[in-house]
Amino acid sequence: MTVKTAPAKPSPAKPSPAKTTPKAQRTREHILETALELFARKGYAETTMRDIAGEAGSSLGLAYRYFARKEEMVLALYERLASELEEEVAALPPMPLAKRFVATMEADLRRLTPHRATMGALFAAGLAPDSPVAVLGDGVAGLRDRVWRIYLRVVMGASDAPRRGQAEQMTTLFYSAHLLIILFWLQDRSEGQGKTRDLLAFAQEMLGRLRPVLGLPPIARPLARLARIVRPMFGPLEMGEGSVK
Amino acid sequence: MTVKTAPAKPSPAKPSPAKTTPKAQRTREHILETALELFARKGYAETTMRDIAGEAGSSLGLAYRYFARKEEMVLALYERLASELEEEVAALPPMPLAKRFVATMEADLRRLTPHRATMGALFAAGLAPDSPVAVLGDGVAGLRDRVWRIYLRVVMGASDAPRRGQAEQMTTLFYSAHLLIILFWLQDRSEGQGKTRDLLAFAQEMLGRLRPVLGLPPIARPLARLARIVRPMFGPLEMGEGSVK
DNA sequence: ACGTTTTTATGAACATGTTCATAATTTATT
DNA sequence: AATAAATTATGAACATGTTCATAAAAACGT
Repeated sequence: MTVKTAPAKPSPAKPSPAKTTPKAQRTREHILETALELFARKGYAETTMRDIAGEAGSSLGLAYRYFARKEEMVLALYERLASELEEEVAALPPMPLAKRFVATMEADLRRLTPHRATMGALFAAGLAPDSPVAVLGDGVAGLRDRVWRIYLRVVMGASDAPRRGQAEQMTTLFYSAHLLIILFWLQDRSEGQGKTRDLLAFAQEMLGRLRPVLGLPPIARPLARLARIVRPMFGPLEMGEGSVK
Repeated sequence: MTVKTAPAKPSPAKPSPAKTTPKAQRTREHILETALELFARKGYAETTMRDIAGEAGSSLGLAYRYFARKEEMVLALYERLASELEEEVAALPPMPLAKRFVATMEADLRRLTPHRATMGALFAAGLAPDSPVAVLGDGVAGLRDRVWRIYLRVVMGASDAPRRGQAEQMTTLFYSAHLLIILFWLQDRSEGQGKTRDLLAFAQEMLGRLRPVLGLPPIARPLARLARIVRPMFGPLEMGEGSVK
């Protein structure tokens, strides 16, 4: 029954929120860099936390100070790649939606390619619903939101962009599609992931052909319904739902 | 340079192929039963291999004699559930394809429900492309084929079944859809997995509405193309491709 | 400059999945 | 029955992700 009157436990000082000193920043970055290099060279599973710490010239515990789990290193990589994608999409000239979406996916996969196996590990971990890095969990809500916005831009910047209302619904569907395609790509063992390429070509052709019809109520309404079903899971945060800290 | 002339290494005798004695069968079954009970009671991650061995009154090593990895126990469970589903589908009265597919999915999920978290662990492991239990890997090719056949039966037994040629393509698509829906369901944190229910309702309605058109070339051709892209990954084994032992 | 607090860093300890050499037991062979 | 071979079983040892108590270093307040 130790009543909480004591002088507040020492609290080991986590580096989580905002307050990151330059030194911490640097150390973290260095460890991350080392880790990614090792992942690329020896593979994710084959790279041990001790390897990383050793190669980075730091201690095992230190690595865990900056990355709560091994997968978070991959998550950091993913975040970095997302930033790059963001820029690339911003520079994308206006074209038909179908082309824009596929171009974005291709850019995304191109970037992901050197890290395919590593990403596989992240997604595998992320698919465990209770994992801290669960693809649809709160732990990555920020990232999810960010990528969602990238696809919003993909949609809005199209030469045949829909009006705002439908754009958000379509974005949610595109975001979902993007997740599925990455999943497909990760599993794709065909030469050079050719199957994924086929899938993208197919998507582009279908999307292009269907585009004129997507705005018509008989089509738009079911799509909206699907988006409503999917949004609470894949989509952006509801306004005022958590993370308003 | 030990030339292989020696009297052949003792070979620790794996219980892999056919030759399973009744005793082995029983022991294996008993360990599996114990494991599943513990998974259900304490959760997959929280159940340790030592827990299982202890509770089953056997040694740790013995458990590994019958299950090369922890996930294989879940795989065994999945296999069992697939058998049950097989029977249920066999007994399914003919109805429109849309209804039949959704009914099958519902039956499948109903069966999976008590093991949702456990299955999550299996799928997470299975999504790592190089895992021995990779969803699309060779390790589960047999099971995959078996489930594919279940869905073939779903399609063929429909009151509005297509002719054989298209049936196989549709089966591949339904099989893929089934995987995606399970994935969705595993991630679905809504009350009672209501979102998944919504998704199934949506699927049924759309499928029903589109059914009359699915056979027409302008629709059937793209579907066939999609099936061709997806089949080598999700679909059944090509004839004469491995596993012909 | 000195004590205090905060931050950064360390490595031993732990938990658990997996492997392996070895033993006990059963089955087959002569 | 006696011996050999195969099968079933054991538990110590290992590898690795993760935690934690503790120490070193840096920053801060006076």
